[in-house]
Amino acid sequence: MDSGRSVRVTIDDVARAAGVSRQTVSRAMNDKGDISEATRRRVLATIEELDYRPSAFARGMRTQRAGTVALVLPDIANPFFPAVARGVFDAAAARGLAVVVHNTDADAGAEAEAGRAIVDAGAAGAIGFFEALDDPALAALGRRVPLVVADRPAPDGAVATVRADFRTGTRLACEHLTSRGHARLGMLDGAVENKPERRRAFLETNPDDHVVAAPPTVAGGAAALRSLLARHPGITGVFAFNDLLAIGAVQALRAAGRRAGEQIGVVGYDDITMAALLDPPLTTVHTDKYELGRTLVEVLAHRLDGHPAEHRVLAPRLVVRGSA
Amino acid sequence: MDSGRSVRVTIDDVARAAGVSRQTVSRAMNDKGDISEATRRRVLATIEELDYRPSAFARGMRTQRAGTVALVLPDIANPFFPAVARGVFDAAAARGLAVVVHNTDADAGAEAEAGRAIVDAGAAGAIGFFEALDDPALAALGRRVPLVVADRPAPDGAVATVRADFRTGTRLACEHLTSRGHARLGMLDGAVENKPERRRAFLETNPDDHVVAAPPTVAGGAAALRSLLARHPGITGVFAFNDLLAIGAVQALRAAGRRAGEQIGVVGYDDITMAALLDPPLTTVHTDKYELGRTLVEVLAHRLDGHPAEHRVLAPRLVVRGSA
DNA sequence: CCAGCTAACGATAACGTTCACGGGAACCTT
DNA sequence: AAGGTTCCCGTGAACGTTATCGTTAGCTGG
Repeated sequence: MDSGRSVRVTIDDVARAAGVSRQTVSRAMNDKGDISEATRRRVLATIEELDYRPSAFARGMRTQRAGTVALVLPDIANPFFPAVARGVFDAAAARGLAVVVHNTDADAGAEAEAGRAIVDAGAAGAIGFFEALDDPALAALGRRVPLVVADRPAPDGAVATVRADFRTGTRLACEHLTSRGHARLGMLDGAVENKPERRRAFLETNPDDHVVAAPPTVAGGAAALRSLLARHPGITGVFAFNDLLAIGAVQALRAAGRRAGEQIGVVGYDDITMAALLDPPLTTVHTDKYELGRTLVEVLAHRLDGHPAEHRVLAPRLVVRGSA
Repeated sequence: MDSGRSVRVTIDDVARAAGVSRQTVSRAMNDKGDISEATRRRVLATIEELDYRPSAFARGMRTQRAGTVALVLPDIANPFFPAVARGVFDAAAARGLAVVVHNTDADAGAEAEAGRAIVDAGAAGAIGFFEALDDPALAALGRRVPLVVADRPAPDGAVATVRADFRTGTRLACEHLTSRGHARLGMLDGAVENKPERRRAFLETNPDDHVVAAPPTVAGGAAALRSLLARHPGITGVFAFNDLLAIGAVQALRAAGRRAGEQIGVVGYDDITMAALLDPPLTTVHTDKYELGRTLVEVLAHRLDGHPAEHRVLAPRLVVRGSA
C-alpha cells in the first residue's frame, strides 16, 4: 500500500540521515576524492537504506551527459541486426548504460535526424551503422559526442571503428567455391552505398561483368540470379553480398528446377539465423554479430574513459553447409 | 569549423531575441494557452532561427518526465520481436519519443530491474512483454509509470493491454489441420509461464495427453516432436506454440525421412520472417507484429493523453503454405 | 612555536526549464 | 462609470545535482 504521495528521496535526505553535507554524498557516489573511507562507507550504507536513486535529470543538467547511449542502425527488422543489438544491449547493461535505438532505413536525412536527437538527448555516446551520411557530417557528430561507427572507415581521428574483415571473408567464400570445382564465379552484389569491400575483393580474381547488383533482399537475390545466369550461363558458383540475396538465389534456382549445392554452388554472407534452417542449409561467411555488438560497446566505453579512438577488425569464418 | 566553444542556446536567449519573457517562450513551445497567435508565431520563428533545442534534462527536472518510452521484451534476437520493435520505434518516432530497450530473457529479476531502471530514468511510459513478473509487481510498476502490457491480462485497472487473440488463432490452425484430413492432432506447447491460451484452446477439441511441452526453440521443437510421435504414432497433424517449435518439428520429420505437408501436417504460430522461406514453407498463424508494435505505442499515447486504459485485441490470420 | 601544507568536509552557486502567481490592459456588463 | 472578466504576459521560485571555492583540523618541517 503505497502511502499515496510518493515523495522522492533526494541527496539532501541522504545527507541529513548520514549527518554530512550533500556534497559529501555526491563524492561518495561518484568515487571522487576528498572523502575518507569511513564516511564513504557510511554514506553508501545510508543510500542503500533509504533506497535513494539519484535523479538522472538533475545529474544530467549539471554534467550535460546522461547514462544512455544511442544505437543507430538501418532497420532492426533486418535479420542481421537483432543479434548485434543484443550484444550492444548486454554489454551496455553490464556497464549500467541504457540504450536508445534509432532506425534510419539507411536514409541520410534520417541518419542526420538521429544524430540531432542524440546530441539533444545528451547521450553519453553513440554507436552507429551509418550507411548514407557523408564523412563530414559524421565527423561533426563525432565532435559532439563520443562515437564509434561500424563497418565503415573513420571519417575523423576522434571516431572509433569496428569493422568486419570483408576482404578476407570474400576470399574465403571464393576459394571455397573454387575448391568445389566451380571455375566460373558470379557475384550478387548489394546495391548499397559505401559497401564496396566485398565487390572489390571479388573483382581481384574475377571479371568485372560477372557482378550484378540488386537490392539486398530475397526478391533482389532471385532477380539478380536470373539476370546473372542469363548473361553468363556458364557460371556455376555464386557469391552473394549477404544471406538475403543468397536465399533469393537459392529460391530462383529451385524455381528453375535446379538445386543449390549440386550443379551450382551458392555462398552467402553474414550467417543470419535462418541460414542454418533452410533447405539446403546455406553455406555462408559467418561474422559474430553478438560479438560485434559487444565490441562496439567495449570500444565506446574505452573511449568514454578518455582513451584515444580504437580501430578493431573482426575476423570472418566460413561455415560450410549444404548450398555449396 | 565549429568556433571552439559551442555554448548552448537557452530559452533565455530566445526570449531576449524575441523580446518576450522566457515563460512566453515556454508557452509557445508547449502549446499552452495564454499566448496570442501573433507572438506565438514570432517566438517559434526565433526558435527556428537560433536553432534552439530545449534541454531535455532541465525539462525533465521540472516535469519529472522525459520524452522517452521504454520497451521491455525477453530477447530482441528472438525472431518474433524485431518486427514488433520496429513498429514501436516507428510509431514512437512519429510522436517524437525515443525508445530505450530492455532485454530480460523472461527472467523475473531482470524484469523487475528493468522496471526500476524505467522509473529511475523518468520514462514517459513503458511498453512491456513481461513474462515472469507477477501481477502485484506489474501493477506496482503501472502505478509509477503509464504502462501497456502485451499478450497478458491487465493486473490492474490502470494498465492498458494489447493482446493477440490466441484462442481464435489456435482454432484456425486446428480446423485447418482437420480439414486437411488429419484426424488426430498433437500440440507442441511452449514451456513458458503465463501463456496458456493456445494450449487451452487446443484442449477444447483435443485430449490432454496429446500436448507435449518444450522450450520454444528449434531444438525444443525437434525433441518435442519425437517424444510426441513416440507416445502417439497415430498423430498426423501437429500444431506448435510458435514457429520455432514448428521448424524444429519439420526438421525432426525430415531427419526421420518424412516430409511435413505430405503424410503429416505442421502448423506454426507467429509467421516469423523465415517461415515463408523454408522448405516446405511453413503454414502458420500470422499475427501482424509490426502492427502490434504500432498499436502498443498508440495505446500508450492515448493513455499519456489522460484517457483511461484501453484493451485491444489483434485478430490472427491463417497463412496456408506448404507444411500443412 | 609558527608558517605552510594537506586531507576532509561544507556552503554557495549554478545548470535550463516549467509552475504558481500576479498584474496590466482591453473588453463587457449593469 | 464602476466593477467584473478575459486575455496576455512577466516575475520569482523551485526541481536535484555537481563545480568551485572556502574553511577547519591536523600534521610537517625548521
